[in-house]
Amino acid sequence: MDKDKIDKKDHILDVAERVFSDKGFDGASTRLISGEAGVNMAMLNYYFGSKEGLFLAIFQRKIANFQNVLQNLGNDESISAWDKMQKYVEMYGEKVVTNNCFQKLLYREMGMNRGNDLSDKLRDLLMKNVTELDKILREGIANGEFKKDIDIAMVIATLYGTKNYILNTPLVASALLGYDIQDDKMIEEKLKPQIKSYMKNLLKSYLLNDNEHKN
Amino acid sequence: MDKDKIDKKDHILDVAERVFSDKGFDGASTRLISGEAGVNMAMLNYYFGSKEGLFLAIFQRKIANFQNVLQNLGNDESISAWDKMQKYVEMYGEKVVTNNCFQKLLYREMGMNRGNDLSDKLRDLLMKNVTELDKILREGIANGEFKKDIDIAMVIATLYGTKNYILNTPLVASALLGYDIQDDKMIEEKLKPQIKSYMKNLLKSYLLNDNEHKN
DNA sequence: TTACATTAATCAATCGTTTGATTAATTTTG
DNA sequence: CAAAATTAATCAAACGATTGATTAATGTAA
Repeated sequence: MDKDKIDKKDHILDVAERVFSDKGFDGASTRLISGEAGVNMAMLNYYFGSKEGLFLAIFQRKIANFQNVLQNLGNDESISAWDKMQKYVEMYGEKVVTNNCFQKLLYREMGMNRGNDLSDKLRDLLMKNVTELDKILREGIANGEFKKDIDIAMVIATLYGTKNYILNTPLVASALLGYDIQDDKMIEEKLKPQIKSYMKNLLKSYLLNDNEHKN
Repeated sequence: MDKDKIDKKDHILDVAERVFSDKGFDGASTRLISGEAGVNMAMLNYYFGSKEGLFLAIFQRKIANFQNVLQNLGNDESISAWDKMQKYVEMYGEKVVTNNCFQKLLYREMGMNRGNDLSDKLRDLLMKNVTELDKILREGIANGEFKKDIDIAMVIATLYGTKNYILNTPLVASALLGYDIQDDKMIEEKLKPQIKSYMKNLLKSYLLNDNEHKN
């Protein structure tokens, strides 16, 4: 059936996403991926053409989901820039666990110096989110909600960087936070609330003008 | 001469550090490393035993330098906790460029799920720095310099995370900041001052009590 | 049958490592 | 000091293993 084919491709992508995020692109062999997915090795090339094709397919599958979520938030004119930032932090905190493997994979491969144009494609994907955040921050400055001298680029780096640090160094982060952030229960009960709460407080104290300190 | 032997091993480590940080552990072949270092392939095993031995040697070489720098700062009782944080940010900003490759390498491999105990060794190395920062922050809270409700662990994650984000995603960070952060001149003239200035302001607004807002 | 799906077997290339031989440097001995 | 002996450094070549990819054969469903 057509349904089965799609489901099987999706299953392969799910497994590949996890294995790639564990081992990295070079460390994950096609044999291991096909083995864990329970399919013949040749099926990877049959469906995705090559190992790199499989790798790219993982990202292309995510693009559709990323596209409009942030844009809808950014274009909403009914709420303040600060409310948008708070809403963003909420979504952002939820995604910490949802797209765990993918985030890890994305940012690890971004730092690689491969000859490919893969890095450029990943950069374009990431810049979509960055641009929306940039727009919200500029809006907040323009209408006087935020301080005039905030460093927009660095704030965005802090937002993504803090999350990535925790996700990409689970051993250090667990020791630092005092609980196992690889445990789903701990993520749900402790990590997500802590990240959201901290990031809101951090942004509040850095972004907002002093006369709006209560919220 | 003895001098030459040491220099050659150091030279191999320098090259390996760069190549590993570009390609990752799996992506960097011993042939490429030995080729770029201008030595015979067998010399890597002759000096370091194995590829993993070479990899570990890169980190072990750095440990000695890391060890006492932060500890001296932390144990200094003549300056305030906030001054220590400022000094730390200064050092931290300088290292952005100095240990560029190393930082990149360290944090990329930390996220890998290899069977080895390599991850544990790297975690222990990283935790040394983390612990010193933790001590300074606790001191600041205890003596009333910092707010009582700050999230120490998350502040540390922000400090390291922001820097790592910029280092590990140079393409995105360059587009975000508006200049090429892979250009040494730009790093010196723009990136380093910007990171230091931003991080001090960010920490000041989050850590310090309101009555100490001027500094 | 025809077109697609799946498999096992196989390919050339590359991997990290090891080998045996050779050269350079150092130490020992006379 | 000089010759001999020993150690260290370096090299080209090859090893077995694994890689991503391909092939040819078989299975399956319309």
